[in-house]
Amino acid sequence: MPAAKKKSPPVRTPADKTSLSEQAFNRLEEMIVTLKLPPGSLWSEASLSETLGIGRTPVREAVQRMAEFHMVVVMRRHGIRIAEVNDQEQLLVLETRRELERLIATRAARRANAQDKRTLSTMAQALLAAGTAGDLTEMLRHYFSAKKFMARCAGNRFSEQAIAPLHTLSRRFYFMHYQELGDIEVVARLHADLLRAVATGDEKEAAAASDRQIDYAENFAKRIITRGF
Amino acid sequence: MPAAKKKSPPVRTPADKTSLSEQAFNRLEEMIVTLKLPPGSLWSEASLSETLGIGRTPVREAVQRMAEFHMVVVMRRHGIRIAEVNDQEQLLVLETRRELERLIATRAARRANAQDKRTLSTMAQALLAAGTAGDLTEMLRHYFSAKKFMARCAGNRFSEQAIAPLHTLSRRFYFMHYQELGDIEVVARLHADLLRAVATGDEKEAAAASDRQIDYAENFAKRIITRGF
DNA sequence: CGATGAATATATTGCTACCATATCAGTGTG
DNA sequence: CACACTGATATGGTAGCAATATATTCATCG
Repeated sequence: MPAAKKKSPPVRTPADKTSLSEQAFNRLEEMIVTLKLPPGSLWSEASLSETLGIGRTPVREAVQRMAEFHMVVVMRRHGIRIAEVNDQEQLLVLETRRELERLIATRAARRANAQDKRTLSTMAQALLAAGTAGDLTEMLRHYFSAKKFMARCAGNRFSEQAIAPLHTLSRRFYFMHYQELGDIEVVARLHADLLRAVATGDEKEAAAASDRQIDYAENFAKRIITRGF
Repeated sequence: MPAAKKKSPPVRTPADKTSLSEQAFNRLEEMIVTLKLPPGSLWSEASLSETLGIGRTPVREAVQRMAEFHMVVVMRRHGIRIAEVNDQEQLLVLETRRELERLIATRAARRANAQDKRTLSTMAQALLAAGTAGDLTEMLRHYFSAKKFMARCAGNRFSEQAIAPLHTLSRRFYFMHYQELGDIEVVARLHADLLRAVATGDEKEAAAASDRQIDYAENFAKRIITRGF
């Protein structure tokens, strides 16, 4: 625990906005997505608490939110299992994402303001750059931060909230498998097309681009599933 | 604090499967939907804890889950505000529901087994009965329990999880406004049509029935919004 | 005298430490 | 080999402290 410097009056947390629970959630989410916490591994609240250097209660709250999103499974009085990556289930994730992504794409195309659209264009370029550079990690970062921003542009916090956990699950799936089969450049181009359609306000094209992207993802997941046969 | 009756040995919870957090969540959800906790009212963890007769920690966890679903707003170190019923936002809820409901309807029509289909038919009849009887509360209960069951039949826990909080919000909206404008019998019939389409496994008709239902709900919400003018 | 602003008081959540109970692995025995 | 027992360990839940946001009081000034 860092000793509080007394240079200022007792109030020393001027810009503390995120609670420890939130920090714990974000850090655990990142560790799960990047496989630092391997799928299927077993942990305890205490061990995660020690790993993060955060008290057990905030960690517990974060874990419960993650259980809600199917990222972990809390086994009563036994431990916390990091959710397995079930390839079949990824198809169900995509089935749900398809509808929500299309909704968000059309509404973002309809409701984004000029500033939003400029940001979307910039994001499309950054994504393409990462794609041609072949940088997987960077591409995925841009991919999902663009998805998050687009969901915000759509002006519907309910769909935004509904899709967030699905993005987390997909992000881990991609992180796990793109090294095997993925074509980084194609993914980047498909997503950039979507971003540009949204930026030009073309709802129909945005919907079509969204569907094409999910088509690719579904095909990819199916290839993964039949990989071993 | 209610003193624990010592009539039985220390172990008195043989078949307790639901945690206190879950109980707190369910009871608070019901109180919010039925307006026992008025929209906009301010509460504290302690006061809710006392109201429910459940400790502060389980109540706190339940409240945090509800905040996630936009049912309450936690104001840091100030209190817990029951979410206002914002009529405009109800349109956004329906915008999201439209896509998820259609997905669930088609997939339920595709994946429901024989036993499921019999249950769905039974539910359709019960719903119609409550509709012709004009019993609002009973009709809403059947309405949402059927929705929940249908989401389960769809065999996609991600869409099931995504739509659950939207149903809660809609349920409160209906509970609040149907006394003013709603036509209970029409709603019951529209939903019964959907249930029967699912029960017969007709995906196209299920999708159409789902959309018709959301059309009605949207029209209803718009009437509410322009009510005062 | 009214208005304004600072000091104080109160109430609320964030978090820690601790206890109780349930689950599971391992072990010994019939 | 099956099964009961036991110990270790995990989460579920309680009690209480600390930090802080808001409301209140009161002094001060125009």
